[in-house]
Amino acid sequence: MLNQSADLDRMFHALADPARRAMVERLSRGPAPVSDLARPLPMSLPAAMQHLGVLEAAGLVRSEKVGRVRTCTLDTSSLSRAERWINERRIEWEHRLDRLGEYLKSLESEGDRDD
Amino acid sequence: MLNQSADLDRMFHALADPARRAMVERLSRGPAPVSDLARPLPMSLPAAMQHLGVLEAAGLVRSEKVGRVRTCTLDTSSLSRAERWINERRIEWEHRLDRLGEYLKSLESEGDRDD
DNA sequence: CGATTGGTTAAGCATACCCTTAAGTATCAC
DNA sequence: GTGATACTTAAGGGTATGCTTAACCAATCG
Repeated sequence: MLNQSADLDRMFHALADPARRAMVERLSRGPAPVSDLARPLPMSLPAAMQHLGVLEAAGLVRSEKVGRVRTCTLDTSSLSRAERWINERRIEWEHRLDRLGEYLKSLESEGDRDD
Repeated sequence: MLNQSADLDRMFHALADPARRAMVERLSRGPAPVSDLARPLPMSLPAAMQHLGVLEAAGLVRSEKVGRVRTCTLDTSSLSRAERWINERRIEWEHRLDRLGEYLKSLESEGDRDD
């Protein structure tokens, strides 16, 4: 759990590029070799490889080479961590709104009694 | 809904920085003026302002100036969109694993009959 | 009023990011 | 072995990012 902030840095950064998100989308439908991931992208193969490197460094993708083909798979556990971070902030915000609502309601009741 | 990819670019990019996430965390507990957001950060005020600009451009934060103080609030709707994108990919992946499990199970049953 | 507080703009700079082309390695097909 | 396939590495370049300091409003305070 050491320095999970840097982990989140890498994960969100990895997701902040359309080419890398396209790769993640493709991989969410199942494992794929590098060339399959690169083919739809409007860039050279080395460029696609670099994106893949970013995804792997972020822990979003794992890959294994067999023969001359490297097969990539999605690692959803790290995806979950990014999701959880966002969710926790959103929930915190909603709780706060709830508490605010309760408070306003209590003021209203006070007003009923006072008035 | 035009060009929502660029929206996701901006959102994930905005979240990919610890200073900006710290601001979001602070704002999830309620609105705050610029100086409150900047104070805990290890950087100059103009630097913090630039981060705030990134968060606003991403639609994650709204702000309004009254007198000489600008009050910032979290906009969770855009936060939800980032969350949803991640969730959809993760769910797709899990469905695929489920289907794969079903398939393997059916093979097993075939095996039982064949054996 | 003049000083302070809270924010903003401008300019500059080091580094990181994303892409390219060129060249190299390792497998597989014949 | 020769050629094609599937990556991989290396080098370089344009642009974006993240920070700095200095200077500049505009509300408030005394």
